[in-house]
Amino acid sequence: MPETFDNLTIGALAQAAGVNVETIRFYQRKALLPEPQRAYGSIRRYTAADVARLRFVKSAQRIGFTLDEIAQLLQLDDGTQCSQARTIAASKLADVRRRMADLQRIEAALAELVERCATRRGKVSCPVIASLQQSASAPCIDHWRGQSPTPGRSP
Amino acid sequence: MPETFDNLTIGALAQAAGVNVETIRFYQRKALLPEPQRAYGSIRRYTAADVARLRFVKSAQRIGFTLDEIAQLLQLDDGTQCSQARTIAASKLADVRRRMADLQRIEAALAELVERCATRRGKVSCPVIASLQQSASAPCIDHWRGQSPTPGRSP
DNA sequence: CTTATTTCCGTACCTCGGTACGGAGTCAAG
DNA sequence: CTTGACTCCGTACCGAGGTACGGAAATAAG
Repeated sequence: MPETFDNLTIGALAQAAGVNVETIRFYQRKALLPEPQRAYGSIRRYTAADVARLRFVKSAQRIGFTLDEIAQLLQLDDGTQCSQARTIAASKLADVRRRMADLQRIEAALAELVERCATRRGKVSCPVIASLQQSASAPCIDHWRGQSPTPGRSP
Repeated sequence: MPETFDNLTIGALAQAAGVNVETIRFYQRKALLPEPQRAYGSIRRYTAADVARLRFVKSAQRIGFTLDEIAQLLQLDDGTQCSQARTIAASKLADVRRRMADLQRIEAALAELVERCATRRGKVSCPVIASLQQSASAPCIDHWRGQSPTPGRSP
């Protein structure tokens, strides 16, 4: 059987998507990838859609989604009942937006550092941590300035 | 000794940052958090800066950085030689921007789905996968039909 | 002081996301 | 029809990122 773009062996799929063959089998067990139909006793064949799906999984991983979360996203792509889809999508969207905000703040901090580094020499420091302080979905601590950072203590 | 905002026990720190005590000890071993100085035989005391640092680690994790990468980012915060800082920062910045692009595409797809779901009933599908097609930073597939001994690798 | 919490530390263990292995089956070329 | 590459499948193992445990020491509270 000839191997075309829509008739890939598992090895070709792996190469096209830049993953390991074993990873594909692993994803199938996890139902992230459908097990393709195959004429009996024969080997699996894949299509360009599978390549896209695999790449999607990898992109989603890069931005911090777990495989379980990615499975949920893929369900949306596969078509789901509206009511359910809306719930999942809305929650993922909130998620995505939180991540974006974090990313943007880190981006700004890094961009500024690169800028400063281009013109200075010696030591520089980058307030990456401070950049995330606004996000602080946590109790805002403001005016403690109480004591020095060196607590003395004797045994 | 009184426990103020700048004189936290490990338990208080853990609670303030929303992590497990063991996680703090684990991060110290990994040098993501400094081991605080302590008068001998005594227990560790932490400050608000440590809370911030811990929260930063958690935010960075959510957007897909590994602990090793986060350690690099923290180095920038701690002050580094300009030349070195610039290299790290520039590479992280490129990184961050790639992630942003992925996130934005997913965001758009999800937002559209939520929208559609608000007005329709029955089945819907969301082109989350398609949303990432532009990103295709992947190798062009052209020449397979021949062979290729080793599949791709990228941990 | 006594007692009850915490902390400290090392070590063992857990989940997630894969990788590696090995023996049997499939397939295309010669 | 053989040969060699590729596929299939189960199972074992791996590194990252923690968590849990348990005994000894430090602290806080009464």
